[in-house]
Amino acid sequence: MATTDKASTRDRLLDAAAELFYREGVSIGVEALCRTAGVSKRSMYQLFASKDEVLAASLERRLPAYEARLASGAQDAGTPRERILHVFERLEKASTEPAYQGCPYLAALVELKDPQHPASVVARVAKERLQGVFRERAAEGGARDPQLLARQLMLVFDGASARAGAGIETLDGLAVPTATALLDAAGMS
Amino acid sequence: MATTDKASTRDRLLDAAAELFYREGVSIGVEALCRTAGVSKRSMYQLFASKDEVLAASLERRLPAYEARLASGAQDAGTPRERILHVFERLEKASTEPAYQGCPYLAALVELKDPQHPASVVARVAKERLQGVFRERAAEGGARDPQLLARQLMLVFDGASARAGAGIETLDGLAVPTATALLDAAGMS
DNA sequence: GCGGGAGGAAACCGATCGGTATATCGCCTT
DNA sequence: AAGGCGATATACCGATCGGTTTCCTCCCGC
Repeated sequence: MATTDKASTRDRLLDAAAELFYREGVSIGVEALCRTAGVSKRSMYQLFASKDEVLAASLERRLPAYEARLASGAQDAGTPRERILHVFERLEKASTEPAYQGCPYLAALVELKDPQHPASVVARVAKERLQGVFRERAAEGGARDPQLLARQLMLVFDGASARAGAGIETLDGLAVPTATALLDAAGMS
Repeated sequence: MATTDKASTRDRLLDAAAELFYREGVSIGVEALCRTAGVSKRSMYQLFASKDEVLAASLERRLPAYEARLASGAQDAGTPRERILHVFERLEKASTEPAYQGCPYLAALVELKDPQHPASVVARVAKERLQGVFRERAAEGGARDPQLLARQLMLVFDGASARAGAGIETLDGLAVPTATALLDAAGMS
């Protein structure tokens, strides 16, 4: 069935796109992208209207895996406080990988300064979802102002991922204590 | 005197470069850069070896003004705590400007993923200097671990500037309370 | 076996990339 | 007034940009 071939071509393209955009930045060319994906430009432009749409789709495709990685194991176990701190533990751990370049969604927003860009829209959704998770846990844990705490945690999360990705910080023993201080200040269990 | 002309050409070029790189990103072309600066490519390549050097020099040139902006007024007045919080007040204020795109040094590090890039070196210096200021104030204020507190404050600073620059956060009433919580947790006066 | 559609390779499009070379102009010095 | 230097404008270089098109091959159902 033709659908199978088409889907696998699409998958190969989006996987290569996600990796290349992350490693080299959004300015990577269509030529290089298709070459490493093993997909012809013709096929790419049959599946997507433009390079921008490929970038947006590759970010969207990675979102479930990205969120699962931050949750990992213990999805529903532990107190709300533990579940929040777990995210920062995962961040600290991810940042030790040699290829770590920071959160790909924040990087996309910074590199594409245009908020209208289709990839920027996807990136904003990713960021809002994480903030929403923080807010829910904060509310469950009895934080004084769950929304404020969630915003504060996002500052730490994005600052940490950006600095680690830029190679100017090693989060070892930094992200978790910082988040802890904010949880305490918010009066969370 | 010829020196004057040369300096003004250089200044015009670096000023335009700083503004364009900040607004459009590091991928702005040499052609467009020289056009808006009113400088010929020939002159540019006599003053600098490459576009990369122009970028690095433009970041370096803006550093004193950038630091002065974060300090503003009250350079030596106030308690160490007040002086730290003052930086976050300035950040909150700067982020309200419509053209705000976040800290240009962090943006450069994120966009140029190469840590060897001459502009990345300058950007790292800028970040280290701010962290050094935080550390000194933290020590003066009797923080338990001045270096740890300085790193935590940098997380908040960079997270806040990146998110505000990306247009996904308005720092209003966020950056200062977050920094305050960390100062309190560090046991600082 | 044969027709047809999908997909790949590659040429091609105009534009722009970073960088260089040429030729001329204007100003300062002597 | 003459010379020289700094600056400009402009054309040019090969490469690459995002995107389109042509051609050809391979594989599928009939």
